[in-house]
Amino acid sequence: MNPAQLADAVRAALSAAVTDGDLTVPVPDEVTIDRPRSREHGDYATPVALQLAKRAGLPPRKVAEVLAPRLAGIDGIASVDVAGPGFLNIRLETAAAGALVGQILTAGAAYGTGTALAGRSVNLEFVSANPTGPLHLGHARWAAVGDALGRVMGTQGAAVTREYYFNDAGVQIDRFASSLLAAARGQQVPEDGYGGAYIADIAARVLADHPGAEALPDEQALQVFRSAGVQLMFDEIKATLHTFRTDFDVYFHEDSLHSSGKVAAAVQRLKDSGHLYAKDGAWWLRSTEYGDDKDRVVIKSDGNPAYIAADLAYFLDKRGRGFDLCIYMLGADHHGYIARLKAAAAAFGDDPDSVEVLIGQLVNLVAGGEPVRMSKRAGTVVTLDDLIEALGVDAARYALIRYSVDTTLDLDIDVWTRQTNDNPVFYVQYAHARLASLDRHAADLGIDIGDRYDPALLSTPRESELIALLAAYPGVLAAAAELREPHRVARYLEDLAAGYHKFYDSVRVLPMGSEPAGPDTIARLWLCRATRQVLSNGLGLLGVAAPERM
RNA sequence: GCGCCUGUAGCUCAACGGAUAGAGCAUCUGACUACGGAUCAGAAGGUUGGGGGUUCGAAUCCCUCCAGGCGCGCCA
Repeated sequence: MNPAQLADAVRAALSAAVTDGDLTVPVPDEVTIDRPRSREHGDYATPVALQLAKRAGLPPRKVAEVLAPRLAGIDGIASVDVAGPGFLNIRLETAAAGALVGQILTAGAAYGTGTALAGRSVNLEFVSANPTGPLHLGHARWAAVGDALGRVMGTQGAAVTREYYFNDAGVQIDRFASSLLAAARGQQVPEDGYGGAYIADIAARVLADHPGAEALPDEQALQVFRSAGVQLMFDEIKATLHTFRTDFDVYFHEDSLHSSGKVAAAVQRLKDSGHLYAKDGAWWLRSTEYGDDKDRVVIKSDGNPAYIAADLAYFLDKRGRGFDLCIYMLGADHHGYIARLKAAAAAFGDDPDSVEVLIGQLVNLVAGGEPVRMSKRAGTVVTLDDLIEALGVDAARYALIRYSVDTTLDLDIDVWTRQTNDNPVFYVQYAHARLASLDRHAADLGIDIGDRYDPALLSTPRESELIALLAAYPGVLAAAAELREPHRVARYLEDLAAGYHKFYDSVRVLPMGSEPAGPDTIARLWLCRATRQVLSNGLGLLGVAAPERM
């Protein structure tokens, strides 16, 4: 009996009460099942009587009193009490709660998955940094969160495509090329160019592949440095992301939208439908008609497409590839895009809800109480490579995922490199390593957990608490996917690790000395295996290792 | 001026509109001659930035004010 099954039971009790004429109220599709803060209130509680009282035309306690005996008669439920203003407090039979352990081991890696997003085809675009420099901390946050979110949404049945959009067209690439050329010629980087040691690195590597390129006439030289430099930057970005365990299904090049004529086609379509108008020599999108705070230039007065023109074509391209939900993960400095992208969808006659924009606040790296500002390679920004070097991949990913993206994040190097309890990633990984160690010991003792255990033996408070935590996992995944909040998974894993450590502290699992392994030992080993499975599943979603040893 | 995000214990942060707002760190007090003490138990710590409102019930929703961050280009 888990929360989802309990919710079904409550709905069934409601339906029965309605059928019998004891209640006159529509049965809700979803019923809230809470884990009460105080265990005195039972294993689970539901405020359903409070929520339905008004529509039923009865005091909440009366509604609860109608439901209580019906629930109490359900198999697996030990008792039901009406409490406070009308809460129903539910206690499960030990064996019914303990049965979950076996279900988890049967489901294995699939435990926790659901169908909330079944049939959805999702395009998840994240990082999408310009190929003009190394990835920085903001990109790092999205690399970790986006990667985890993709997997979390996948647990609910969504087909997720991870996509990286390379802005390899436009003037920033020209600036990048001229910065490289200047570096290669030993000249000062242009005022609007890119600084940082990496420019000289890449310029040198271009020269190594193309000797004498700096001596070519400007136009030809720029051509060489542009194409070779961008390629080297692509490769470097991909390599960094791969090291960070974030790989993409599709690397999409903005350039291809222009060269294929898709930008021109998208613009023409908007002209034809009357969503563009000419003013001051430029073409403007009437985005204010769809909630944007100002109209946007799509074709500049010099005849070149503005940045948004490619966005328009890109959106159409995504939809044309069959995605019914396009998620854009952007930095806080791009929040103005939300209205623009949704307006674009609406202007195409599409559903604005097919566009979803997630905004992540800034990330700072902190050492010794002071923000780190400098990077060896990039000058003024701290790079993802710097972060990996400082924290390691596991801690860096976990630290970036652990917090809501709505909060500005200060990552303290001192905390995240510590190997103690106050470093959450170590705390969670330690729980897994401890479980792995336990399995090794059990094997050394020749204990075989067999194919059955007695769930009624998992009866101590710490055991039932741990089982309830395991039972909460599917709900956590569903909420994390629905709300696009992978940090919920990390927080849950910390709770689960704590629940396990408490259990472990209060109960002896393996037999002492030469004692034989009794049914208690077997049941507890099953519980440990289930806990290990869920820790492993959850860490896997975050892209963080579940170590056997530390 | 307008928009988005944030404001919760000394610090870093949780909390799908539910009961007495929770963790970790820091502080104080405890627990190792056996499964990993990288752990656990206990104490103390709060007008959830202020003020209104909606609700049986608000940290959560609405209004307003205050403070901080980020934006508001025919840049990308």
